[in-house]
Amino acid sequence: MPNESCCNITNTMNPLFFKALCDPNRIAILVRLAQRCAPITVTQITECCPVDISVVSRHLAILRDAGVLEAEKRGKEVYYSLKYAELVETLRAMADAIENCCITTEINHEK
Amino acid sequence: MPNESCCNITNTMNPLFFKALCDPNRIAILVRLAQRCAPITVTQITECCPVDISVVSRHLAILRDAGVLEAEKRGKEVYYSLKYAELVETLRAMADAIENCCITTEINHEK
DNA sequence: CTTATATTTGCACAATGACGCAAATGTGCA
DNA sequence: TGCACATTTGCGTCATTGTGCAAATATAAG
Repeated sequence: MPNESCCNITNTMNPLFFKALCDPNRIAILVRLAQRCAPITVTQITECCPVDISVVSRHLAILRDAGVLEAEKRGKEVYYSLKYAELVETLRAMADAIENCCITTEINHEK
Repeated sequence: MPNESCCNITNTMNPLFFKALCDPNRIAILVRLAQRCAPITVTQITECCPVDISVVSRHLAILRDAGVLEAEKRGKEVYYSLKYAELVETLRAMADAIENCCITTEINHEK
């Protein structure tokens, strides 16, 4: 009865990933980094949204811990960049997992 | 300086979508529905996780409002099903938006 | 009409999260 | 060494969220 092809969904659809992206300001940060697609500093990122820089710093840490961003320290400043290839791959893997699971499930139901 | 190709990210990466999927029990519900890929009742869905059925009902409402699930009332029971084609499309659209934005941004930086 | 079953909703409570401010830390420069 | 700047962290506050229980609603069956 349980469909083996669906195991991938459980592995791929990590709630922690979605949790990292469920805040409007974190999405704004992500958009700002995508518009540059080059490492920029915390101060530069702060232009994305009208919150204290300390708040942005915390959001950046959350996104970094979730594997969405990368941080590199250069002297006084920390340069953050979007790990866009990994992010794209993660989203596509989720789409594939759902698709495979549902298609094979439907086939199983037919027979 | 701002990259027009990145507008799609803002439109596509909706924080409310991620919010709907950021809870472990809601992912468990989604997995359970994917394993069936056919409408099943609230009582059947409740097997996904050790919480009260009222909690499951609330999670289902959240997922439905986010466009992830569909509800259909048949007599006493409500059958929920995964809108898997739409979900897959949403995830792929996000991946495409990020990819397009970052690729064109990199090209802009090179010239 | 009454009863049993399925689902949703009201309510209270504990846990979590986002936020601003101030202080701490780290680093470069005079 | 002292100062200025960039970033992070501690802390208190307020709002949101997940949860269980009980009650309300909806519908089928006797």
